[in-house]
Order: sequence, then structure tokens, then C-alpha cells
Amino acid sequence: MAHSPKRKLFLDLVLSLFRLNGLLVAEGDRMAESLGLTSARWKVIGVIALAHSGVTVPGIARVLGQSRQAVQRITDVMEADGLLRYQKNPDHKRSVLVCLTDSGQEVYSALRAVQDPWAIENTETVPVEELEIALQLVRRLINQFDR
Amino acid sequence: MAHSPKRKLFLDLVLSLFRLNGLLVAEGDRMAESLGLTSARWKVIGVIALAHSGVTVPGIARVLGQSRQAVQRITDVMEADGLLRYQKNPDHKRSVLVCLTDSGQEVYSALRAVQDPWAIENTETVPVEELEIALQLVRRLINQFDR
DNA sequence: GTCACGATGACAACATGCTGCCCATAACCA
DNA sequence: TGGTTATGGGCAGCATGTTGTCATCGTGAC
Repeated sequence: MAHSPKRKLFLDLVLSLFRLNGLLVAEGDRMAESLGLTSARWKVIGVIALAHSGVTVPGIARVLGQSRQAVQRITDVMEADGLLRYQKNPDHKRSVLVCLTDSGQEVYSALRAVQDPWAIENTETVPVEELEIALQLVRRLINQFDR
Repeated sequence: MAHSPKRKLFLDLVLSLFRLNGLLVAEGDRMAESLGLTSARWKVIGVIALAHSGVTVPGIARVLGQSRQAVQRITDVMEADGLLRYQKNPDHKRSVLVCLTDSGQEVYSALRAVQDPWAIENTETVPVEELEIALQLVRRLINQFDR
């Protein structure tokens, strides 16, 4: 069992994922930098923009798989920066909805203009099949761990 | 170009990787918990154990792709906890070598006893080929970003 | 031998994530 | 309707990562 080829393969993969994560955060910071954002805010603004209607802070946290406190801190800063605003939630008295302001919409558009070419550029030499297999594997692992 | 299937695939993959990273850290914390470790110390002790001779703090940082300051803080705590010790480096007057103490060796062995079954268990339903493709892709991305 | 540059150590500031705690509100069920 | 459970908000503390700065040590070119 100790000689299982999968064992070492998986542990190598995990260590590599830790490293890749750090590099991806750095990439996000680099791309978002010129727009006055950071990678954490990049993640949050992406979720809000994709949800066409308003979303709550814990809702964003669930999508990202993070704690609501972590997201709340980000949104508070972005609200102070005028990128988003809190809106009354007709369905819930205390839990407000988060929406992009016009300024936030503009920033998101500018972000896409950097992010999309980045994504295409970094997959130029990668076959679609490999991307699909990797994504499928990552999602399977997420399901295994997310309980 | 905006309709490139790879673009969305890659962005989905990146978001999933952020999430998986958080879950993996939590898994590491869970496994290391009973040994008085955390996932960060788990990473560091692994590097030291694999390097049969002593390694320097910046050396560990290079292996992990992290800043030497982050590693230094971890090793300082682990040294205070008696898991490792600093040893004179014959090749360098200021940069000490980091070695596992007997206690550190024991903890690492105990760690393996948890970690290896964990690795095997979590790849039971995953074909080796998919693991290889995913690892290859992750390494390719690391090389692209690590400059 | 000297000097410039790179690597290391030490300290500080900051960003981002986590958990724990307490309280308020919503939702659900008997 | 009333009580229990789930969800959300806010605060605090902590772990882990980053960057920046400065002094010191090593290395290598001249």
C-alpha cells in the first residue's frame, strides 16, 4: 500500500496545488493592481457581477467556499471605495443585498479586458481535454472534502 | 475569442483551485491537529524530512515557493516546540541549517501514518491517468507563472 | 585585496483567511 | 401560537501569507 503509485502522485499534486495557489493569487493581484483591486476583491466582484440580481454576503461566501466574515471584510472595504453598495433586501429584514455601483461595473469590465486574454494566453498550449479532466478532478476533490 | 471554450474552462478551473486550496488547508489542519501541528507546519516538516541533510530556511522557502519570512516564522515556533533545531552551517556563517529533532522525527512518522492512508483513500475512484494529466497541467501552469 | 552585488536575518506593516462568541432575525414545526 | 432551529451581523483573536526596509555576511569580478 505504501508503494501505491497514486499515493505519491496525489501528494505531489497537493503540494503543487499549494504552490500554484500562491502563484495564482499573485497573478490576480498583478492583473487587478492597475484597477485598484486585489485578488480577494477580484474574486468577490466576480461573484457579484455573475449574479445578475443582488446577493447577500453569506451567499457570496458560499459560492467561494469561504467564511462570511472574510467576505464581509472585503465588501466593507469595497463599499467604502464606492465599488458596490448595500441594498435593502425585500425578502429579509437584516440581510442586505450587495450590488455593483456604476463604478463597480466599469471596474469589472476593465477587469474582464485583462482577465480574458490572460486566460486564453495561459491555455494556448493546453489541449481542451486536459483542462476538462483537470477541472473534473478538482471538482471531485472539492466534493469529497466539502462536507 | 471571447467564445473560446478554453477561456471559461480555465477561469472555472482557477476559481475551483482557490476553493480546493482552502479545503486542502483544512484537511491538513485536521490531519495534523492531533499531532499538535497545523497545515503550515506540516508543509515545512515535510520538506525538512525529505531533505536528508540539513536545509536552510530560505531553501525551504524556495521549495515551497513561499517567502523566507513566512517559513522563518514557522520554524521559529517549531524550534520553540522542540520539533526541530538550528545547527551550525559549515558552509555559511550566518545561515543556519534546520534539522528535525528526535521528537520531530517521531511526529513526522506519526504524520505519515495519517497522511498516506488519506492520500490513498482520496484517490480510490480516480484513475491514475487523470492524476498524471492533472499533475502535469498544474506543473505547466506553475512554470508559466513562476518567473 | 577590494568593492559591488546577492543572499540572509530580523523586524514591521499589512492583507487575507480561519474560528469562536454573542445577539438578532427568520424559518420551521408541533 | 409558541418554542426550536437555522441564518445573518458584528466583534475579537489568531495563523498564515505578502511586501518593505535595513544591516550583515558571502561571493565573485576586478
